[in-house]
Amino acid sequence: MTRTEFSVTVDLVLLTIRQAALQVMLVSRGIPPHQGRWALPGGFVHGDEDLGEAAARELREETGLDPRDGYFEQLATYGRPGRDPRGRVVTVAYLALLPDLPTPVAGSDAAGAAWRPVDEVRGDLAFDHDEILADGIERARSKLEYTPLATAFCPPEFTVADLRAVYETVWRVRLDPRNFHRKVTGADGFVEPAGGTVIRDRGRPAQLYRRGPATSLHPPLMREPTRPPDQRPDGRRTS
Amino acid sequence: MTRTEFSVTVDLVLLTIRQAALQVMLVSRGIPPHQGRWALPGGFVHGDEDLGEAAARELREETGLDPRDGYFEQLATYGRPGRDPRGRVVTVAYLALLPDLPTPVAGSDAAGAAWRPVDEVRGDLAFDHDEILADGIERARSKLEYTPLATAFCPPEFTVADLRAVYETVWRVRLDPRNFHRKVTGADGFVEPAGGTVIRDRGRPAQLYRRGPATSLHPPLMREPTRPPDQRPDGRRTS
DNA sequence: TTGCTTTTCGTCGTTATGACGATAATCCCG
DNA sequence: CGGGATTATCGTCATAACGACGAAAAGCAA
Repeated sequence: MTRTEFSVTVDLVLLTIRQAALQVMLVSRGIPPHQGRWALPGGFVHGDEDLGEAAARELREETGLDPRDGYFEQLATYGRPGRDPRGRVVTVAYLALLPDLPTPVAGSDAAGAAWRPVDEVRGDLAFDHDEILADGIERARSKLEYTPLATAFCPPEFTVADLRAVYETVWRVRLDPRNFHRKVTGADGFVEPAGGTVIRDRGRPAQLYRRGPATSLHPPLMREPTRPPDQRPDGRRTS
Repeated sequence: MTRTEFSVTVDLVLLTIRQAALQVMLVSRGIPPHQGRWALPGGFVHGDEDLGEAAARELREETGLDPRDGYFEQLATYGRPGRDPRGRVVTVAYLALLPDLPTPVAGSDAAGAAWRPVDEVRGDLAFDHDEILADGIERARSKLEYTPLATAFCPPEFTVADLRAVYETVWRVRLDPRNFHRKVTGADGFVEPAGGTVIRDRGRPAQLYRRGPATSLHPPLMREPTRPPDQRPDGRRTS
């Protein structure tokens, strides 16, 4: 029973919302393998590091961001033989949900790091990063249902409409502003008033909120309605 | 930048329900480190294996079970330096939910493998397996809320009461049999009638069901009530 | 001022839920 | 064979949550 030796890397699925689109941080690979292609930021785990530490270090090195700026959790681990031509490499992927920070890219490691809309990069990534990205997006989607983590995409103070935009962007749905407002302000500990107002574009000024102390949402916000009411005799709308 | 070399193992959190208790499969370690202590079954990933394949192989080798007997998913990965005195070892933990199979333990690898109630082993496991077990139990608990995976703890045909016992055991709560019956039989695709009846101990015979085609539960079964109704001025019941 | 936009508060009918009553179908014990 | 115990299943009721939508509030532009 020979103990195969592995290299272990961490890869980062950094998600944010910019320009009304879900975007992911990618780096253009400057060296083989997959030179010139886009890939998730990441790197090898050092000899004295825990996995989460390595991921946080890579986050700082490649983007200048801090895990505490948003939300950070382990996503999954990928180790298919042949996933990396350099040898047997297992990668532990981490997922981060980040606000749209002013100076997002100031990396040192990566040649070019950039936020890219997830829709424009699907299928083009190096290694098995397409699969990792897809898993990260799905994780983010379901996290929004049962946790208040949508606030991780927002700056410290935000409006209900900002939060709604997060859900609409990540879930690719359109939500009723009135019902959404009721649910968010009614869910215990989801948000709490910050005590100011702001006008985003037009219309009535909106209250500012901060993220509340809740760590889970009861009741959750559901992606699909609790029950497609089983009726749809015609497709008419009430004009 | 020296690429540290790692060993990679898989560890299995195998959960089942036996004798009305949540139990986990453990092996008594026959060799150092941690000789004589209980540990999660697991082993090194071979050179040509994907991680999931290695976990499935260990499952077969150590317990004779098959992943398809129940439910099987990757749990999380643990790689703290020093977690294994043999060197830098990263372990990918897998979680399996299994029915109470007739011949559960027939391992070849492990000296002694046995189902142990999770309450009796908390805090006594080798390596960081206490933490892994705790994460696995918590994952199982939340999976029961949003997925029909409680059926993975049941044999192919089961009664509503069997399913309720799964929830009561895993969540450590007591559920109202009437409301539970309504929710389970009402949730779309959760269970479907198998067309027989059986008497478990006493009382009226129960209908047999099979697991349905649903992969998620809408609406979910919630551990904590949607809202502790905020009122409790007195404790009287209307009698 | 008149419009337009967005936020925020309410209303209404339907569905889901927890508490619990009632009935059905079996076994046990005399 | 009949009553009691036990469990499964169906129903009822009040309340909470939800989707659809009306309407008022509060700003800007013209």
